[in-house]
Amino acid sequence: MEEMEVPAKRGKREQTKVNNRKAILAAARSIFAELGYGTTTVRDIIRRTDLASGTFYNYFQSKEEVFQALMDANALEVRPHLIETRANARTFEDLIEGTFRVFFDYLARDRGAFEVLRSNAGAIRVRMDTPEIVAGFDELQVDIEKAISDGLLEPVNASYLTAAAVGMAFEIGDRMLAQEEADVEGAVKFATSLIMGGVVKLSNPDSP
Amino acid sequence: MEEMEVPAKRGKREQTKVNNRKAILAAARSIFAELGYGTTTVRDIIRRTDLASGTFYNYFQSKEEVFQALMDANALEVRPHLIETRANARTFEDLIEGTFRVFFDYLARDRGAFEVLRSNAGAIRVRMDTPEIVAGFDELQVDIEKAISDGLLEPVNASYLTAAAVGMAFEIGDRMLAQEEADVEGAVKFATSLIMGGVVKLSNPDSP
DNA sequence: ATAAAACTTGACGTTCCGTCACTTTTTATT
DNA sequence: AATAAAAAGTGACGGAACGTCAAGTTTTAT
Repeated sequence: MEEMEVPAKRGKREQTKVNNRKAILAAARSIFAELGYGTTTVRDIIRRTDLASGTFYNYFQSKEEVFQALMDANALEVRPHLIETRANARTFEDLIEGTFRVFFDYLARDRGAFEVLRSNAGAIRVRMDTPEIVAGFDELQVDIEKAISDGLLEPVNASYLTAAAVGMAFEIGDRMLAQEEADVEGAVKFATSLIMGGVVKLSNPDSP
Repeated sequence: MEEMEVPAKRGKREQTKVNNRKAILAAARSIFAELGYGTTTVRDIIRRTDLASGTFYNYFQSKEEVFQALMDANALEVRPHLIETRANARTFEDLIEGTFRVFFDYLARDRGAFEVLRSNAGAIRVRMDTPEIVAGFDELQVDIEKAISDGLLEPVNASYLTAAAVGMAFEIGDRMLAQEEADVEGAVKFATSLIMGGVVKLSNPDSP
């Protein structure tokens, strides 16, 4: 019996191209998580595949570009869920809570995906704001602005509020992952309460 | 008349050692800000001094170590002010507001110092949690815990609250620096209100 | 003044980079 | 099925940056 092959809908060429790209990304993800971004080399990545060094450059220009592709892949995976969650939100609290839950949930489920930007013992922590990721931040900001104009939220500085939510998400997410059993619900509740209480105070500075 | 020299308190040797170290750090700071961390090389750094390449390695093992030294220098500069400010705080709000003000003030005053970890259009953002910096975070957490045990603050998860404050500080600070005229006071008020309102909500989940 | 110690220097072997002429594989054509 | 054209893969190669070290220079100690 012949080797069973994937149907190869549109040519063998296209198929291997997709496979090679995936292989490089997978290798990169594992080696970045292992050695950290700074110390891994393009050769380290390619050595984890059965491709030649030259082939790497048919797919990416540099390790920086592979890293960007990995981050974009993360963003592409989460963004639709974030968008959908917020689209269904009927209150500002739904919006914020949903955002944190989707994000923390993804972190906990797919630890490896974000392992790269966790701080490896006194080593360098690296983060890249790719167009996809920036777009995700912008969407949050737009949704916050919309919540304000819809009257779900008192007027506040949406840029700073977005920044605050993003900073909290990454930093609290990091601490959440530091424990072996990630307490997603606890992190969601904490972050949400902080923001929700915060906006009350922001729009009403003389409360308790 | 002889060339005027610095008193050289303790030998010429020690003096040049200090000078060379400073020269390397200054060169590194400027070149990192210019090229970003990823693309600068040890040679780029040493080329900005009048030292030879080999000399670099008498002072640092790698560019990573220079970077760490720069971050440590930042932390060493801010930490005393943070500590003093919080020591004088009589309320939890004083504590938080003082922390943000000292931090944002330092960012605005010494832009260059933190320029490296600002996001340069699609480039990699790098952050290093050096022992000095981690110590700074820990001090904040300890002070928060102390505020709780002193009854200035209802019991909350101090680790997450610290993470939230740190994340907000970096991310809001980044947006603050994005404007050419840094609005320190606005950023302080915003971040402080968010935290203060947040802790009210955290310890009293059924408020507004 | 002289010797020892400390530090600086740049040339050297090594590793990784990015490219390119060549080979292999796939697709299109007859 | 055979053959030509196109596409993609390969690894050797020159170049750049690395980290080291033997030799040279400056400072300190005697």
